[in-house]
Amino acid sequence: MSAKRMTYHHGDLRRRLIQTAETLIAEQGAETLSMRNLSREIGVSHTAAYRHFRDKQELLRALAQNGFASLAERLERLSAQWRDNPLAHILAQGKAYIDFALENPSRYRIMFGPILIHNRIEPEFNQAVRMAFAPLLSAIAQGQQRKEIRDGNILELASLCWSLVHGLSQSIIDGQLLPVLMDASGGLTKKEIARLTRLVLDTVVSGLIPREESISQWTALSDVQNQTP
Amino acid sequence: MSAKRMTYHHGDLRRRLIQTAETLIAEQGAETLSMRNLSREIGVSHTAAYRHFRDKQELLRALAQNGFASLAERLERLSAQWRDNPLAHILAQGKAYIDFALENPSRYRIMFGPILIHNRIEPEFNQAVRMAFAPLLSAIAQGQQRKEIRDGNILELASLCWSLVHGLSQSIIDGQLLPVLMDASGGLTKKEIARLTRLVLDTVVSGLIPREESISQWTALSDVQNQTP
DNA sequence: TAACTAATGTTGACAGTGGTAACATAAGCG
DNA sequence: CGCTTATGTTACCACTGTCAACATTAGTTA
Repeated sequence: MSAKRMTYHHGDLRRRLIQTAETLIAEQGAETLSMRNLSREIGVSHTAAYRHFRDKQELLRALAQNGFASLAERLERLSAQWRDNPLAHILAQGKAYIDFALENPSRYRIMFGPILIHNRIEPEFNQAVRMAFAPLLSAIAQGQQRKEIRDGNILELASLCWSLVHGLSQSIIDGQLLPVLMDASGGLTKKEIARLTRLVLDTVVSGLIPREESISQWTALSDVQNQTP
Repeated sequence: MSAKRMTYHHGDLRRRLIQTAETLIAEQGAETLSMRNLSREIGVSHTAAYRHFRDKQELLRALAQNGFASLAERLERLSAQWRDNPLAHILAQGKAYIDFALENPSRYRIMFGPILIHNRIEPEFNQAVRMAFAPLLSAIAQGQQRKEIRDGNILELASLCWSLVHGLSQSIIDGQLLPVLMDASGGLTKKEIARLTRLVLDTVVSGLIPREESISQWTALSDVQNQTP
């Protein structure tokens, strides 16, 4: 503890709250995080945080926003080295995304978990989300220009990529589906994760490249499925 | 209120708790569900539930298990009519799965949400999960036998399907990604949902059918991605 | 039928939580 | 200096999950 914290006014509390909350969450998960808990850890009264965040929700939103910023930075770092190969760029982003999720599971859960539901979300927050997905969107656009990626709404194609990569991440992180189906009650091995990642990224590609006849014959079928509610 | 509830012993409390919890969750979401809340609704003391569930977690687990059973029943219903067309069968299951999620968002969140983390899960529960995914697994196996589905570990292919379909469901339910990227702050329209569903189901197919040359050339690339940590 | 046991429901307490209101201290600024 | 505003504290409220002790009933057995 440095001596400069003995003053009445903390001076840096907002940043400190976010930072401490992040380490607490990384260590013990998000469930046990409480305002009082957090304030106690910092050594400040249990309502001090309310001078900086309207609610707990707003604190969590700030954490999520931070997470998106950090993810954005990570993904943006890839853009330079894959500038001339959009499909490979997208794969690299997928890999980086999954890595991010596996390295920061609790953080990831806050970003995409149901915590932020029923919460009109600030423009700042939405902006952070958009920044995180900008590299994917531009890679798709670039791929379409080069005819390496099929035509179609970019946002839809992007959310297709995200669904795949998010589904895998969440499944591994929360040990929800796969470990149950397989009998890996202790989570998956690195080898299994690597195999699944490859499979998912393969599928991202086959979902993005221009369609073959052998695929198109099936789309009519999925059409039928869509029209029978 | 029927008069038969005036006795000291309720006689049917466990079922009643689960059932009431489900309607409460469907109406107000899972966040506001509390043991006391629930007991009050039924008209019973706030600790009565603890004679039937060790803790709240166990109640939630029972709800999730119920959800899986209900999902299983829904998916199983499809098996008869698609017995001779495994790929179409899988598409039908995907559609039914998404419908299930969209019709019961809160329930779906409990089934796959982070609530059940850090919780050694009962064999009964795992069994329910397996039952829900049995139709998918057997359809994949059947498709492989007929050479309509590519070779590969069935569980891996199944989780590929699940990732896609789950990612879409969650995205729509929680309004997390898509509505932010698009500017649909009020959620997606039915038309948009239908388009996305079709896209996702298309991709399920292209992820399952035997590979074309044009796809295989990319798999080496995703290999490279996997091996650079 | 009477008595004993197990199952089920109730009461009352405890610590912990998010949040508000009233107050205290300090920083910034004229 | 004195005023305003930002920031932090204290005391309180209603609420939550859970436990221990007690009450009531159902089921079983002598």
